[in-house]
Amino acid sequence: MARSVAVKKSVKPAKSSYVLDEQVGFILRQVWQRHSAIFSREIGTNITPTQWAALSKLAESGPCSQNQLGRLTAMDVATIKGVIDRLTARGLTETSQDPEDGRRLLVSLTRAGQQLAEKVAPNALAITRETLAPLEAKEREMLMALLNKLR
Amino acid sequence: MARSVAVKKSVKPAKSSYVLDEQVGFILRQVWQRHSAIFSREIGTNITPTQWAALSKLAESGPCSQNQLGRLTAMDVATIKGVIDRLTARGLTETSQDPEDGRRLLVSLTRAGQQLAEKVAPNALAITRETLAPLEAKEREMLMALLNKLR
DNA sequence: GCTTGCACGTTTGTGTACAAACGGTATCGT
DNA sequence: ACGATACCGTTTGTACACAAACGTGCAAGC
Repeated sequence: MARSVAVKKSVKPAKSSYVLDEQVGFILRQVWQRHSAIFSREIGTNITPTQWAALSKLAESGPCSQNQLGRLTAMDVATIKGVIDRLTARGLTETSQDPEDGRRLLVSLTRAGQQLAEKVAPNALAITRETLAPLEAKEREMLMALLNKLR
Repeated sequence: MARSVAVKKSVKPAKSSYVLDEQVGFILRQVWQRHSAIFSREIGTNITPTQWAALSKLAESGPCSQNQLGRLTAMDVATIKGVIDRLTARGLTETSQDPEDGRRLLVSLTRAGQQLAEKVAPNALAITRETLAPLEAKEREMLMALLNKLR
């Protein structure tokens, strides 16, 4: 007799059946992994994507409070603290008390941090390009538009 | 003589200008964050996306060696070890030596793990749907096709 | 036999990521 | 003035993610 599977030979291949490889979450994780690999290979410095987010955001919008910077770079308060601690330990950022608000810890780039940001920015752009390299121009545009709807 | 900076007063506000918010990597991280949040809210059990990947892959393709499972779920050998350790500690998976190859550690679902996988699969599908909810059907298809080119 | 090489799993160390709880500071309404 | 509320930063604990180094088992070649 027939096994219990595939009793029905419907037109569709199968029912709902959860297939890991077809789930967005799983694919997203892999795409992020690939991007991270490209990043650490091409960035030219011993710096992580997250650290670069903080650094480049500071370069882009100037000094701001630690938590604010966390919001701008999509990091948890605990996460941004660790990141800034490490960047500060490496002399790329520095912190000071906000004179106008005793709660805030102002974060700014040091000279070395500024120089690094300038030096590395072209690599970062190249990393974006390489990540998207498998796509045509039209596809890249499409992807960015779609991803933007999902953040 | 003049300082080297800002000698030119170009029309554009800045030069090549690296804008963090427009980089795929940054957006990918945020999309993944949003998905993770949906996941932990909707999965209905105290389980992570990564653990679910291992669990559902075991349910899908049956027992296999630890490293092999890691490959199937896009995890590092060190990562998959931790994941299996935790799943085993919770009685969802179990391990045994492969009798045919002294190196391999065979991983399989326990009964509890199987039951959990079955119980949770519908939620996992719902999570996929909710993650993609901001998109139209056509857009979802498009996105999946594009992401697939980038893994 | 034996060596070379590769696969398997483990351990250590660093770096996100987030929840939860804590104490301190500003602000606003009353 | 004051108390509720919200925001700021810190700490602790858990869980990925990956590099690097280690020891062991297997298989292919001479």
